[in-house]
Amino acid sequence: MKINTNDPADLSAQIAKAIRDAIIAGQLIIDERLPSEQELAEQFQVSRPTVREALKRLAAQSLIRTQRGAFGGAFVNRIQYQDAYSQHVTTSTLLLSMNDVSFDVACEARFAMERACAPMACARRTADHLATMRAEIHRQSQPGLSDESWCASDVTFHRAFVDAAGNPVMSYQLAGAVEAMQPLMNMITFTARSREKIIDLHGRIADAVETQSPDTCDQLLDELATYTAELAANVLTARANRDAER
Amino acid sequence: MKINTNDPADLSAQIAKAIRDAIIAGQLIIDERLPSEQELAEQFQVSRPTVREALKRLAAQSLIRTQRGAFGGAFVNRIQYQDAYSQHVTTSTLLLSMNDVSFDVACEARFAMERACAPMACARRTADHLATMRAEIHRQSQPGLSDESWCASDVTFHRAFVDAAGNPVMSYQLAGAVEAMQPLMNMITFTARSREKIIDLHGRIADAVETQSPDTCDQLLDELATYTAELAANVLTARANRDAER
DNA sequence: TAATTTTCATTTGTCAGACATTTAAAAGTC
DNA sequence: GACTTTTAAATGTCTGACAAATGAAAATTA
Repeated sequence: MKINTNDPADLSAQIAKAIRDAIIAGQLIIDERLPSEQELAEQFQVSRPTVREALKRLAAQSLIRTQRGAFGGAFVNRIQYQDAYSQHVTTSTLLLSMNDVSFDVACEARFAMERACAPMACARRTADHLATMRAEIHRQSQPGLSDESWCASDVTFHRAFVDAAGNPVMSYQLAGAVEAMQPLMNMITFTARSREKIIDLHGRIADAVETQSPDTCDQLLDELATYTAELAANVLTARANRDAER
Repeated sequence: MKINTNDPADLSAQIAKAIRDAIIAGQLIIDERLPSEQELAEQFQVSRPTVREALKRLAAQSLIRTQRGAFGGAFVNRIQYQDAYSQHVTTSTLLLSMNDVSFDVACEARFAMERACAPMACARRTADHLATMRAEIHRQSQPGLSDESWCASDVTFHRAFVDAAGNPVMSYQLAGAVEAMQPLMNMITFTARSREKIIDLHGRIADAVETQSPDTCDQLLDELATYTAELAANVLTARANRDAER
């Protein structure tokens, strides 16, 4: 595990990369203890603060965890679904919101991936998943629900749908697509009329999942995707007109 | 932007969280300069090394970039597809390899998501995508190709297929599913016979994309998924038998 | 002897202060 | 005006120190 002396990057970044590569390559196995900060400092010929900065970089990626005390230290961490999940959502959300990703592109990706869940969700859905979906549909039909809460409920509904597929890897991968859309959805104005239509579609999707009709489910998701894109297009048109008036 | 004094986490973790939340909430916009390390230290009532550790955590997530010199500092970073991509691949790879995710589950998720690309890939593929796919098929048919190179070529082929869908969000999301499978694929022994069958399927998938036949494409991906899972099952059976003999 | 308490060494967490290096604006020079 | 030099500000790195946590080992006690 050595650092490249020609690398222009910060020492802490180089050290972090060296350790990260060792973990990915399997040279450091799960729960293995890294040398103490003092020892690492000597190995890499740097000071302890520099080593610490490197370790914090790795901790931020959930690659290691640290423990204080006599037999403490830095340990190679077993990445949990939850850690990976939240990291993925954060990165995806920022990626979409910071790069002016068009609503259409994000929407297309999201619904294409969700439709991939349809057959599995229909085949494996449990009562729990159905109950969550129905509960969110009920929440959505409550009058006076704020736009923000509406979008949050929408995300919960779709997460339940994805989880119904019973494949944790799928749930993890889809998380980025589904949750990262929320800020983009927040830009849409959901009138009572549009909410009604979406609620109706949600209800029919839940029905299709319950009756295990993947084709119907697929078709309804397509309809929902089209309608959502339409709503977004209207917002954009209205905004363009308003800007043109000025 | 304040830190919770009841939080048991490290100060640097708390500070990183506070700044991260501010970025996510849009309180800090792209390319905005954060206060200097000295000023942050005063704001949060901690020392400069602690602030630096927090900033390194954020840098590890590509949330900020730093620049030395007068008028330098830490700036909110616009997350690029490439940054998000490599982070996603790293996390996904470790998640799969560290958690004994069954081959079936990962394989199912990957091919389900790839099949979601089929209609888009058929509709939008360019000559470049087709050329990359053909080139990898050619590479795969070379005798004496190492197992590792074979798997790498397989990943490149599938990436080209996904990219053909012409949706960068899709490419980003799929990256985790496709590339993270590579270490799992490396455990499979690809005999000349099994390679031949896969090459044939790859060729027919490329044909289907070229002739824009999404249904054929879908079906071929399904076949490939089934065959891959079969190969993996054989490896597992053989391994179980060998272990039983001992 | 067995159980409990205390001590202690080790390690991470945090701090203070210093110097090196980089960078671009500002001042000076031709 | 164009070029060079100076300078101030910021990050990068180092040294040394102390605080806090933690589990092992030693000491104490029943």
